[in-house]
Amino acid sequence: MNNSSYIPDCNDCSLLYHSVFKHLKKEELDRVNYEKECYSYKRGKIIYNEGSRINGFYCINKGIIKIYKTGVDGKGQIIRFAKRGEIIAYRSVLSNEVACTSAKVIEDAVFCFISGETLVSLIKNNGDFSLELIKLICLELGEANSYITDIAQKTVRARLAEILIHLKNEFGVNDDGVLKISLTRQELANIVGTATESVIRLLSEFKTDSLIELNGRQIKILDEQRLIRIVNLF
Amino acid sequence: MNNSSYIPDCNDCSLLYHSVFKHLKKEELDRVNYEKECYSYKRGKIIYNEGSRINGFYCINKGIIKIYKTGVDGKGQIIRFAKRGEIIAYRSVLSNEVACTSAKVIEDAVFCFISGETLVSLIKNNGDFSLELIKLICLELGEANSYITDIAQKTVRARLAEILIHLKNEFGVNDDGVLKISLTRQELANIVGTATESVIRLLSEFKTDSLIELNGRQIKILDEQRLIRIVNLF
DNA sequence: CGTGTGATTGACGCCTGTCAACGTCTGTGG
DNA sequence: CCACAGACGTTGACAGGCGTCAATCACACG
Repeated sequence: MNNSSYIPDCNDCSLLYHSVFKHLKKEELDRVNYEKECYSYKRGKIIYNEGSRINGFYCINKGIIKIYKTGVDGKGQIIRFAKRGEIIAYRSVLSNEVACTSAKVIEDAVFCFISGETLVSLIKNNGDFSLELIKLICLELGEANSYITDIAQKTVRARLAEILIHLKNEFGVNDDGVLKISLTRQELANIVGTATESVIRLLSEFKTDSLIELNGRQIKILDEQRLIRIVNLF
Repeated sequence: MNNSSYIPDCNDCSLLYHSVFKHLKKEELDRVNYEKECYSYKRGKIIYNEGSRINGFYCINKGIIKIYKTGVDGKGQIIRFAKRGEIIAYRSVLSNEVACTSAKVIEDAVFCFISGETLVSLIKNNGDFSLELIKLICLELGEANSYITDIAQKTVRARLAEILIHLKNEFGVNDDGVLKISLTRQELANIVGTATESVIRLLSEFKTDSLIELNGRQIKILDEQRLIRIVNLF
């Protein structure tokens, strides 16, 4: 099945973008490339929902996906983002549980679906791939642990400053210095774990203090050093 | 090297307690069993420190270990506990980074050290083991993600109630209904992500409301249903 | 018996969430 | 072309949860 205007070639993903597939043997990659189903989704479209059973995982070829949980009172909590070369939903398949997160496109995306059996088969038969995948998951786990400490101990102000820097590092900036990723105030709040109003107020403060420049959803970091100082403040 | 009064046999760990090693072949397990170094630590002793380089991982044979990060102002954040049959420190070895957490014994423990090379070798050569290990890490990742949502959205009160129930489920209760795991107020605070005084005040409240019974560090859950209601309150 | 660690309680204040009102922008349909 | 709805952004008022500081108590241990 194919839902995409063009079909990405796995060789691009794996070789050019250092994805987890870089250790696959030629025939394994061919199998993945042959078997995969491709999709092209616009911003706002949901890839999978919390609680649903997924029998495979997705590899992002283009765009940005937000992975989030729905918590108390329906409020969302963004766990992480996924972009080109990264994989999502592997956790549910491997631990054989229903999805514990939802995934929504926030920047028009192209991505491929690969079955869980294929993933398990690759893990069982290719030790280098296994090791690479484990490293990847361990990395994600380490980040999650750091975030727990942050969110439990730092003020909303510090966390927001941290997120801005993090977004710059992960997604980069345009020629004019504006963060490439575009998020609503509510989405920012759902990363930081606070109320939309708080994000707005703090962004305004940052602007007043000449730390950032605001133009709607466009955010430009003016003084990264002072922002970092805020992150480490307590 | 051996620091322990007795040397645990890996066959006990793996077969009796469903550890991640259950899929090892006889000769692999023998290798681990032969190579491992055993230690016996009392409460309070540190197994490894955040920032140190570890070239192996530990398998817990007895006791309870707390895994924690040191955050803002030296305040600790407990990430998880490890008990019999569980493994710790594998993340650092596999992602080839320095440890991002510290590990301290909170109930007299016996545990074994196994080198990172052995772990990598097992992963590369035994697909079933790899898969099992991945499932384990995915489980931990899922829990971390849930905790991020909790800590970001729930009140301290709800989180404390949740932790009490969690501790009961993970470590069980004695014949008299008292939680088996014994924690200081500060340790409880470091799980929940709050101040020691807040934990004390809330525990007192719970006691006043006949939800729990307190006797120093001994905590007995009297009304689990109402505690659960507090968890889901908002 | 002095010392130290942990537990408790009270006072105080600020950060932050909630509620409400209003402005802005975009797309849609008449 | 305009009216309208709906999503998003902004600002102000307000209360209360929770962190911080400080003093005191309890208990174990050398």
